Amino acid sequence: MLRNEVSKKLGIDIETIRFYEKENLISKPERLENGYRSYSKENLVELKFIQHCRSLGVSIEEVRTLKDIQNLSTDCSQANLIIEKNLDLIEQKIEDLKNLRVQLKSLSESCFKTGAAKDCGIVKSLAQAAQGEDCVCHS
Amino acid sequence: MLRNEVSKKLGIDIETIRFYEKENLISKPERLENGYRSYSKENLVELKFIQHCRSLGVSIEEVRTLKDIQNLSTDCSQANLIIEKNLDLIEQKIEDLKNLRVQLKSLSESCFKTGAAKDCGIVKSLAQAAQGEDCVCHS
DNA sequence: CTTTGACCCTGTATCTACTACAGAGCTTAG
DNA sequence: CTAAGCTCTGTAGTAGATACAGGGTCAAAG
Ligand SMILES: [Zn+2]
Ligand SMILES: [Zn+2]
Ligand SMILES: [Zn+2]
Ligand SMILES: [Zn+2]
Repeated sequence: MLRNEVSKKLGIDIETIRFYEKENLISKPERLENGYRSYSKENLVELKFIQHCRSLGVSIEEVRTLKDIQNLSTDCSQANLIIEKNLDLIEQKIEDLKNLRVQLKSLSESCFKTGAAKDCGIVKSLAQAAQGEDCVCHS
Repeated sequence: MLRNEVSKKLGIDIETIRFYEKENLISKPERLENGYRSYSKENLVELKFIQHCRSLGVSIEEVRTLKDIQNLSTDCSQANLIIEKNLDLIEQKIEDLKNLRVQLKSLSESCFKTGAAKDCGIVKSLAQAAQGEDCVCHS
């Protein structure tokens, strides 16, 4: 299978596939006589593995570890650790984003859409915060 | 004020301050005879402005725009647009992360901590998904 | 037979927002 | 005088792609 076909089939960008190869995340595909890469079924499985992990927010380095576990390890503790770590990370991110949302909403609501910058709560709050004064977003 | 003092006072890393200067986000600080930067009160306000915006998740480019609005514009519509855009983006991110959380939880719960990789739901699901089969996280 | 268009190749640059040096000079305390 | 602790500049690295430039190859159409 040529890379364009693989790309379309899996929905992974051509350059991304090349990137994964450069990172040694997949075994090097065979080459045809003309030098073109020919992706094997195994290559496709490897690519899907990465794609699936990435869709779960697992980092490239962690994908590497998970691959090794599949191939070498008889023990799943490290895999479990990766999932738990990412779970914690995501909980934290959600919390942070929720706080951010509250702040941005306050700002948003302080703009009365009159159009005049000097009456705008957003513009005002940003200027005030820069002076060390109060702002609607951090109160 | 020398950069170390500024850094400590505002809680912005020294290198980050230099980075903001290189990006022309602050006006160039005066130099002492020995070439050392001397940060003015205005510099501090500029830095706080950036810090405050960044804490709201506003990008460097958007900070630039917001700065221009403060200085030039009589109209707040662009500022409002930036806030709204970020709000939408954050809502989307929260949604995505919540979905991710569900998926990772499913995975996490499928690991029975026996320690054996071949009994581990995580290891299994990752392998199965790579083969195009079902996984606990995407069901 | 040639040309056109769609592929493929490699290598390198770009993106965001920092962060981390290396190698040098200045300043101040002991 | 020396050593610690600042400061300076320039450059490289981070994650995970993404986007070329400049070239080769291949199949079909004219
Ligand atoms: Zn407004
Ligand atoms: Zn605020
Ligand atoms: Zn397990
Ligand atoms: Zn899954």
